[in-house]
Amino acid sequence: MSSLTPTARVILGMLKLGVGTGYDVKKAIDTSTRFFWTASYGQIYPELKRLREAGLVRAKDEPRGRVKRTVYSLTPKGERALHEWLTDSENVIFEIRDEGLLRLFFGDVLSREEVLANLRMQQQLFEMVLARFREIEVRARDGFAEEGQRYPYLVLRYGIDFITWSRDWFAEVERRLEAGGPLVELEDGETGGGKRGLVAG
Amino acid sequence: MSSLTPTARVILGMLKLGVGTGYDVKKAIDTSTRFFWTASYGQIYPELKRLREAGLVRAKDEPRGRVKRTVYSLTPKGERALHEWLTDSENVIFEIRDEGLLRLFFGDVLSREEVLANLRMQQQLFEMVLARFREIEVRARDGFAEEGQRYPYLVLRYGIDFITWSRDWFAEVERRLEAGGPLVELEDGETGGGKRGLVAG
DNA sequence: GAAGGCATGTAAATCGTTACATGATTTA
DNA sequence: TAAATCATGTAACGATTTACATGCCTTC
Repeated sequence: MSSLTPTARVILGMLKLGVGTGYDVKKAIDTSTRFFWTASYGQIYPELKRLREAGLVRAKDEPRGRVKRTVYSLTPKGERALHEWLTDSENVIFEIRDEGLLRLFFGDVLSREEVLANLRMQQQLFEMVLARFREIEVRARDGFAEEGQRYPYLVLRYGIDFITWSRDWFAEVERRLEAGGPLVELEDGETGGGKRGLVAG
Repeated sequence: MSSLTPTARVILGMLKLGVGTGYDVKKAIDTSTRFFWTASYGQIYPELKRLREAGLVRAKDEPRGRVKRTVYSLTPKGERALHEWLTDSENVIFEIRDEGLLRLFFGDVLSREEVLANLRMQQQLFEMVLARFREIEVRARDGFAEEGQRYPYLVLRYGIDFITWSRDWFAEVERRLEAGGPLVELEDGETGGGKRGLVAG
């Protein structure tokens, strides 16, 4: 079982990938894991301090000119902790958080037009995120051939594929709602008629 | 701009869908929004209290036998707040949290075999979640025909479709990694060769 | 009569964001 | 010379989990 805090996980990983300062950890997160894992300075710097006190990272002063600058790297203990977390098969959980889905969930509370507006807004949001990802993707492709940086690119591709899929799913629902037909088709014979809903009945 | 706390959003929505007690709000969350939006008793009860003090919900004592029981419902002010949040087009953001992706992101730190093990584990996890969803789906289908409960079912279908898609995506990566070929195919001519990776270069 | 579900809550700890403060260096 | 970027940090607040405490009611 990994005892690393969520923030420690990204930090150790980023340090292992060659990122040095707290500032750079934040930048790396913002340009790569941001869409599925974030962290703020308010977490990063205190966590670096804790990791150091716990002996998982070491700090070295490497000022740039007169700007003080602390470069961190993994200790053997830190390497072990990172590896342990990454190969831990016990504590794999599935949990995401998505406010757009929560809005859709409560669609029955809204008018048809309001739901349609939300569906369109959601798709626009996806398009914006896609545009950003594609920009990053072009720049990231260079680093792809370089050994030791294949997976960040792979995950970026996951992001692009996932958002494309999700956008299309929302588009399909929009189409159905516009057409006035059923929102989803039921595969088996059962067309309902019972009394209990998903939530309250 | 909606000033509701994240927990207030689910609570108001659930109350609107006919859920009455704090206990039932929790149960409704656990059996429906759980995979993209959770809340614990430690949030729900204090939040219900705050919402009441703010005049968004009203409470009524409806004991069941000798078991004290408080049933909540929306006030007009609460209705307005819920509607405002659901139709707010300003504050739509895209942010999810997924530890599986973070593990994949750091795949370069692991051996091929270790990554393969993670990919397989992830797919097994997806299968387990899918199995649970399909169970719920069968029960939920009944409520589908019932007017006023269409969207919870729709979102459940999103969950099933998304996890199916995701499982297949992971399976494809596993296949490629086993085959020893490239993890992703590059669409344009660019095959890389530059110096900068996504993270540190 | 034990187990499990119904029902409500609190305390402590942890996790995370936002806003602020500071100051050097680099680039337009 | 103004703006952006590099760099480090803290304080206040807000969000969330976990563990505990209590007691009735229903089912096996």
